[in-house]
Amino acid sequence: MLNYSTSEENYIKAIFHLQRQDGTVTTNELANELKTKPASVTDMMKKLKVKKLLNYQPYQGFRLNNEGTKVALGIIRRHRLWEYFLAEKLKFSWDEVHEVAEHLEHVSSKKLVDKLDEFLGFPRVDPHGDPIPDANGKIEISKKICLTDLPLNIAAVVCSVSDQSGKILELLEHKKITIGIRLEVKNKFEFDNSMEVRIGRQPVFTISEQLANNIFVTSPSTHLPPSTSLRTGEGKKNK
Amino acid sequence: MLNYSTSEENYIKAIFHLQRQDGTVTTNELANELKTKPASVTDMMKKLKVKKLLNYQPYQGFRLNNEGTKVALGIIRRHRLWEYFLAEKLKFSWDEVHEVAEHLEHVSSKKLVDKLDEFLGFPRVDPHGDPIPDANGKIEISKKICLTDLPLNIAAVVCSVSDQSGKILELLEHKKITIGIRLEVKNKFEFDNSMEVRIGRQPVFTISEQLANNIFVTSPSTHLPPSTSLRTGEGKKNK
DNA sequence: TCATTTTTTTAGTTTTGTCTAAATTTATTT
DNA sequence: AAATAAATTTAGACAAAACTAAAAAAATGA
Repeated sequence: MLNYSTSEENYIKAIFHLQRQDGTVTTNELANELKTKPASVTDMMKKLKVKKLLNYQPYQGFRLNNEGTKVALGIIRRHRLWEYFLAEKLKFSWDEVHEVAEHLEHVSSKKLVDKLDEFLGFPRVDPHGDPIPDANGKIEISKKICLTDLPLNIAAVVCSVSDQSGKILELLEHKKITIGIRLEVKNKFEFDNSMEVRIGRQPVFTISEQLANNIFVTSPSTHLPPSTSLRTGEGKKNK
Repeated sequence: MLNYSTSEENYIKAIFHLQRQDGTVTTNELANELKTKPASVTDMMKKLKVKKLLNYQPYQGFRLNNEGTKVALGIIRRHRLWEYFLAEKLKFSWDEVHEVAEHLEHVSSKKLVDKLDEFLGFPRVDPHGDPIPDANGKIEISKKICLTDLPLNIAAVVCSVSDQSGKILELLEHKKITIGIRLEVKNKFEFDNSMEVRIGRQPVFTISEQLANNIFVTSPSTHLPPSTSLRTGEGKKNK
């Protein structure tokens, strides 16, 4: 596998995150995500097209092809392994992990990454619950859904928390919601889209629509033993 | 402290290594060390002079000033800590450590480096015996001397092995010379500059001039408990 | 000392990745 | 459907860091 520049890698990663299953990514979306200008995006898209990492026709948006996806998964693997390392071994707090991993992820020695993986005990999810691709780029698609979409009385495991403000942590800690905790939605109220949630056999408590929108869950069967502490970060930048 | 580009850091580090105590570094020396062209060196020297990291008058060679030395020690600290990490934690073999650390050293988060230092237990020397600057840039000057300069019958500790070819390891292993081992020179022969060396109470054995030139020792009192295995690398690139 | 060689610097290009401003294509409205 | 607005691309510039070739300074040596 070839090596790509830091800049190329940042574009590839951003496209991967923006192009959910279906759609393509637009020039403006990507410029916004990378805090650059649309003209710069177009330039880079031409380059990545020549390198056969994505499909792109002018004015039509772009989408990673197989090779591009493989490269993206390699970068994400590195990012998430370093985040795990920073949190678990170096005791970084949640809000510092992402930025440092942004730099470490561009050190692309395969041997380094695979040995780091081994040293960390082959973690399956990073400190905020996102799955870590294995050495072959395989990633556990954990059918992650938003807590708002979880049907009533179905057990689920909190696997991820998106972080827009950093303020969310305080609230999650107060409500004792952590990555890996199992919960069920017992009631939903159409008036304000709030919901009542139960953890284990404790009394139910209320979660606002805004909070539920930022909590993601997966089915208990696919979930793996998570790390202990609650962290957020990778993917969605604080804006 | 400001941040410097990877390229700038590589120049700063190379100057530091080339300008032993006394002298200045020449354009050609540096170009050769960095496998670049003299014209590129001159360009960079102008830039680093503007940034007040070194003294430089055209045609007069250059030398890091206090600020430049501080920056260099920061880079060397990162490099050696990562080398220690790679060797001790990730079980890298000696000949792979340097290259990867060359990349990791440019991730310049102070918090990352200080926490890594703590995680590693504040190691004082890297896997090939070179001292690791502390968080304040203090480095133990271990009065390292070449084995050829060690007086007769003075005990010394092998602290460092410079590696030009990689072939040296085979020979060192055969002679059971490792970082941290204590030895004395018992005889020197002017004819071929070979010497006889004794380790502990074992029989003396012969070391060629070429081998002695690549072995560095320090006084037993200043030496600290080294890592177990023999490593070489940082500083002198394999050419 | 003066000529020659070596070293260093200058001048002008190249590549990568960015930018601004202008042009073009697509989307939206009336 | 034509006019306007928005999104995207092109064209031209710039900064960083490298290069080649030529000029200038320093070192060497007869």
